[in-house]
Amino acid sequence: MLRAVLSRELLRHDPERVRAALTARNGDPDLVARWLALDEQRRAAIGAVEEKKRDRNAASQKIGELKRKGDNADEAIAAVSRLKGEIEAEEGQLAAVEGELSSLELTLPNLPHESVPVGADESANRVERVVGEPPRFDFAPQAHWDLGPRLGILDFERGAKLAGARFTAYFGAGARLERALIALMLDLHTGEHGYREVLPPFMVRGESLVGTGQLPKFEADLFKVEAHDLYLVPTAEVPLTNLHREEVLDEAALPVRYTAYTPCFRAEAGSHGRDVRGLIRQHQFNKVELVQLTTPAQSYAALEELTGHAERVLQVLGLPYRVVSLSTGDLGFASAKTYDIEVWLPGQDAYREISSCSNCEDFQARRANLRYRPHRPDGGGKPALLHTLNGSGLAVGRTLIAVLENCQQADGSVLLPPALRPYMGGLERITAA
RNA sequence: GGAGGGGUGGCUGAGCGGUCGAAAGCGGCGGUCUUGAAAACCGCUGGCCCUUCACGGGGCCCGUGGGUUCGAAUCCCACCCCCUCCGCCA
Repeated sequence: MLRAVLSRELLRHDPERVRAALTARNGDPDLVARWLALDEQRRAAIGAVEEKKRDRNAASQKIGELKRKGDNADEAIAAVSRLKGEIEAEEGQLAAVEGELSSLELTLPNLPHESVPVGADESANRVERVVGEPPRFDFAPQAHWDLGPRLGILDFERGAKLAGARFTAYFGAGARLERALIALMLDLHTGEHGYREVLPPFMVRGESLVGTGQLPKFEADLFKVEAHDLYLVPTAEVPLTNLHREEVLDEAALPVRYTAYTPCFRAEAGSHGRDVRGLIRQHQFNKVELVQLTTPAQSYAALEELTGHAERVLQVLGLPYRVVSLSTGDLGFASAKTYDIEVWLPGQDAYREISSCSNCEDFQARRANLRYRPHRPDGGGKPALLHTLNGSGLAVGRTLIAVLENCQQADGSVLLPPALRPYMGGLERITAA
């Protein structure tokens, strides 16, 4: 099936806007001209084929009538046969054009929202707010890659022994802390923020990844189980957003709010040499995800709300952070607007991304055919595309890093935030085993 | 892994290869009736694409993709999904 990625209406009627958006995103603006040419070819081909089909259908019907009356239909049959050959040839051409068009469309990124700061990269990101104060230490704070092994709760060597670089084994209070964080986040989002908890498959088919935008362009970032033609999920955004693929939801059911814990698997292609130490960049990490499906009118309010839900986790844990609005050049492929939440990490002396909250508008909805039926007094209302939003709430491994580094004490122990203690069986402090 | 059964419109469920995008029922919407509601009766009630200022016209869709045929929901092939039984298994 041919599926547009950006709205074809928009491409046809306001190509300048798309060209400008592509430029702002460091994309190739010439793709718009190519698209317009292919679209023109496609429509011409459709017109030609359908005209012949109309003739063929009329003629075929006549054959039925002749035969029913017992008349000779040989002549009519011969005529239809000729048409058939022509139709097949033209359909072949049409299919070729459509194939080209849709491969091009699948590589076009979403258009940035007008409120997104324009810039080539992360240096143009806009800091929206800074919350909490970085802790002051009267000793030199350790990075988690020193702290964790000293406490006996993180083992990078043995993780590598099992699976190679970028895999880690957690022990004792470290393993439990990861589990505690997952439980705390899920409880918060289900109990206070109105999300429904989902436990989705951790592997998905290619269609789902096309739906959310990882495929076909970013295959290299994914782990694939080749023998079974399945991919490990790079984020719960994929299964959650695809749950209602090919469905038409009732407007009364909106907004749909889902939260899920899943491990995430990323090949981290092209990031060799970056964040090689510690837990920051792993091939496998845990994440609690937030997803919302909303009407177009609600989606930007929902983005603010969803970002607030993710922030709430850091507030409950007492961790300092800031929120930045990503610039056009730093925006993800599917996103129209993204807030990154960056937590303060004393071991790096920097704010680091711990959550990314995006409004994809109808970009994923168009790929995944996610629709709703608008409520109207007369009961009518054509199905319309939903808006999809997703955000980490939060990346669990990085939250564990933030707890270790921000709550470390002079003696090398970690004083746990009070909100976490019930989830740790009452444990107040992690000390060397 | 082996054997069998099945996927039709929002739902249930018919459908000798030709006027079937598809009977019927349910549901939904509108109307008649009613003070109002229910009941009864009447009418309407899928999606995508192309074209048109519009009215309208056309093409495609009966799990998906191919094939046979002048013509396929109906026949053939492959795949996907669901169900039953056997095997295996946390």
